[in-house]
Amino acid sequence: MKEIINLITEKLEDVFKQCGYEERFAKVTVSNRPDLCEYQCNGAMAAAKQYKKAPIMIATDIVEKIKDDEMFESVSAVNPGFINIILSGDFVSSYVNDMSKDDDFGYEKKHNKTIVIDYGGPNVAKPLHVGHLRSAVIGESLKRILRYAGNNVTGDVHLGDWGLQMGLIITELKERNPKLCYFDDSYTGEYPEEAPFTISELEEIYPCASGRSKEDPEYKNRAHEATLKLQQGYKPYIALWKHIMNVSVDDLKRNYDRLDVSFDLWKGESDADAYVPELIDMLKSKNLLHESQGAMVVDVAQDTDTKEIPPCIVQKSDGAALYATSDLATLIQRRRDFDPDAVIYIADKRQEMHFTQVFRVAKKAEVVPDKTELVFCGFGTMNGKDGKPFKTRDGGVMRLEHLISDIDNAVYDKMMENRSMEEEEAKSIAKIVGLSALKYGDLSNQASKDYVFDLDRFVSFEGNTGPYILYTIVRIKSIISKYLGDSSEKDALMSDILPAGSDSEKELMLKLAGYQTVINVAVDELAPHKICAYIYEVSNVFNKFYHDTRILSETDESKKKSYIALINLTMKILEKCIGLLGFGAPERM
RNA sequence: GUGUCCGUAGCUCAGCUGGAUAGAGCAACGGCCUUCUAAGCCGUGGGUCGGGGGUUCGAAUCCCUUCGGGCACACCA
Repeated sequence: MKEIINLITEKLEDVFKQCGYEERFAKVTVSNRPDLCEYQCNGAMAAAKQYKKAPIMIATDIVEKIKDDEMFESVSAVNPGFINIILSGDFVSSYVNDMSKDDDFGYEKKHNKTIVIDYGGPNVAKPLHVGHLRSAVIGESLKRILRYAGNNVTGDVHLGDWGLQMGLIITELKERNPKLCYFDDSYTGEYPEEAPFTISELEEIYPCASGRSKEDPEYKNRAHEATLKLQQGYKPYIALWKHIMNVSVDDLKRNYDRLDVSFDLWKGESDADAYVPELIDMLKSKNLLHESQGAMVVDVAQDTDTKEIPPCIVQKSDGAALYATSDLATLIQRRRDFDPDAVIYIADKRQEMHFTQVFRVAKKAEVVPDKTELVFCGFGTMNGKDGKPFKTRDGGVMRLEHLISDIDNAVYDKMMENRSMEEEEAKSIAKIVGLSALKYGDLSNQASKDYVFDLDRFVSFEGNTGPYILYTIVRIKSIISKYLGDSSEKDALMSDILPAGSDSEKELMLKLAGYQTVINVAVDELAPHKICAYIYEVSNVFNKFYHDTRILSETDESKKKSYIALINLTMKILEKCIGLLGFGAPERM
């Protein structure tokens, strides 16, 4: 189906043309004065100068020709030159009715690109903490949105499994347990299958090693050496590395599951390693690589730069690979595996410089062809109530699983205050509701901005929150199941939607009719928060409609069925949208 | 220092490809449950859109400037 706003615009375009005005002036927008009209066109004012005519005259010309069209209840010209539009009830209800008959509510999937989306970016051997939350939540949502739009999307977790942190862990392990066979140069046997550590030991080892390396330059050197040895394929270290991977990937999967975040690929920096020689060859053959202060770099500065972009380091002076090397090599791999039209990176916006450099090298060296879009989608920091990066009460980094259980517990307490429910059911519902609080709280902000995470606020779940959206869905489910429970007419869900009988009913229909436009904006702008804003509005108008419409006690059967079909559509649209955001709704709450 | 993003109600945020009276939520105050989930609905109060200049018939929105803040500026990721 065409977007409703385009149907109206097209109607006006015809008339603008008939009257001798350019049709580009006919653009219609949703009214910003709902007290006056539903849609508006401001083109008469924009056209006034070009046609040397008072805007109100132009608007009147248009209105005269169009006001009797059956699409409209009224069209009027208002000073200084607004064209105010109110749609006819028949037109709106028949549009919404058509939506209700289609699985995608009339949404046209216009995209069919092959896209790799790189998000998550956890480091192995480190627990997920709140810093990983945004990448996971935003990336998961964008993956779902882009896929819904028709694209072929592959989500890659892109593990940090090959950098200095591995050298740090190995160094610390050696420090603690030098007798392990991995550190015995003369050892020739098979390495044990059992890892010499557990996940919780691993999680303690890394921060310890990281701390020591900052204080002790000699220790840091050894970590660098170990990193290099690993990257050069030194067998004992590879064996250790495999243990680290096995132990922590299991743990990561468990954690992402709790967030309802999943990846199609569990590739990492280590997988890119095999492509590094090829990368270096490419750079050499294009004469891009040169030595600078002992390191091998590629110049990426451009004349149009407003600031100095430093050269991109591809090989450190000790010969080791680093972040940029791995990202570039990964692009070779992705090109080979998918030949993507676009690669989208979801990472902290502080990494923008890095991606600018990588993208420039990639284009310059033709690591990817010109047509491949490389997109950096940077997100802001999650701050605490004090406006500073979110910390635990004692100032430490909060583990993601602790954050999640804090929210679940708070939601559970809140539920028990207000509802009587079996403990077990309440616990499982609290998880669903808690996830919505967490994800909606994040996604309802523009991704690129910092935002304040306030558990008390998210958990109070009043107003613009995930739980409010879920509550709205649950209300609808409750009505529908009651209706189906005492009615033999199971097909009522798909009954025809009749013209609205009240203002709030029409308002709901108009809001639902805007679904496709919102999805298109969210897709084009990679903006889940637009979907959040939309479902919040849908929930508001639904709750208003709910408040002043007795649905089940309606005596006119066809009217009642129309109500049921309308709220069923409302529910399905809300559920589709929260699905795109990455969470679901319970049956009751 | 250079660059970049941001500054909208007491708090948290929308709105920013220029349009009418700048919107929500929270907090405050006042109504509405014998009726489909009151986690809801309705209402009241609350604003120099950081300041100044400019472009325009019209600026929170575009341009310049200034103040305040975040962040980034090669061998970490």
